[in-house]
Amino acid sequence: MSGPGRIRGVFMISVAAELSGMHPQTLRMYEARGLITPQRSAKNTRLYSQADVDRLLRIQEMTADGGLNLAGVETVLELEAEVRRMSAELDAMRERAAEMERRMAAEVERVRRSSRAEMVPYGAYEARGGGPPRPAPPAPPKPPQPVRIKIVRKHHGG
Amino acid sequence: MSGPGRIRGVFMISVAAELSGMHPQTLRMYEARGLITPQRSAKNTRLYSQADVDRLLRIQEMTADGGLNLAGVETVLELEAEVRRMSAELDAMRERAAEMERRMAAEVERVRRSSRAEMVPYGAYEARGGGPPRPAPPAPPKPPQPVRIKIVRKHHGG
DNA sequence: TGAGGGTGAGGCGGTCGGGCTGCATCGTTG
DNA sequence: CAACGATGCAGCCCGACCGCCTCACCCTCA
Repeated sequence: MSGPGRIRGVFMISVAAELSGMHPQTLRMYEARGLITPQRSAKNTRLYSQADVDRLLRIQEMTADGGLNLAGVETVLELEAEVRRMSAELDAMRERAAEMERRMAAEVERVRRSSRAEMVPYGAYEARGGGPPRPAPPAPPKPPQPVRIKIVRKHHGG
Repeated sequence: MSGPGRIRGVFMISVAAELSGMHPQTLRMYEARGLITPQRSAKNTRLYSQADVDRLLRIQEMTADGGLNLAGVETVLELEAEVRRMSAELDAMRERAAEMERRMAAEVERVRRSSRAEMVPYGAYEARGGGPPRPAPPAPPKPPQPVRIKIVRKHHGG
């Protein structure tokens, strides 16, 4: 699933709870602890996006499988974000090194061919990446349309 | 504190507990969970190194201040190690990029000066880092001499 | 050399708080 | 009015920690 709807709140709390396999009250608690921040409708109803549900599933995985508590989940989420950031930077760095090697060969070749022994300015190599390209900002706000469906609650917990 | 003694077990459990501000039973529990692995003497007595104590203090910080449980501590320690590794690799990468830039200038200059237009082999640039340099292996094993001192237990917890 | 104190190892149970769920109450909507 | 969401409160379960017990080993001393 991709598209602008991924970060727009569309699920009411019962739907988000069903999708993430959690109790609605648990979702409210997570919000109170700052672990998740669903949008709110004009009538103060929580609206969970697909990204919110994904985050909830990630939290569910950490708490259920990993046995982490909420403080641990918070810390781990931050650290994982840092790891992703550094990994992306490393990839960019590697790519930049390879590019530099190519340019180096090309430059040497050019200088070799040139009878006029003129140096080229190396400031041209300052690609200055600094990070992966940011995605475009989301679409302008349209009034969200919450999903209201019939939910049959199954026995939770185990 | 540095030196070969940092990774050699010298503290008995009561001393390590006092230094880390924990209950001896807690230290045994940590070992049972794989959070810490002190050495053992020939008589099966736990011997904690200074590095062990530092790790215990780090755990103490995470559990007491951060409120993490042991599963969270385990995950966070692994992630932090990964972050440190990646950070070191990034530094090496940056250093390598700078070095490459210097060599590039030098090579171009050399080619420019050279009347014979002969290419230099670029395989010479394959530094092939792959990671930070490993530290030297520890000193050969000398029989550990446990520290036995009189301990006055204060009221823990709080 | 045998007795006693001190300490560590390992196991068991109690205590306290975090995390989760159930329930009650009220507002909103179709 | 039936269904659902928001909020607050109370109870339950388990993880984390600590105290205590027993046994084994080391050191000291008569």
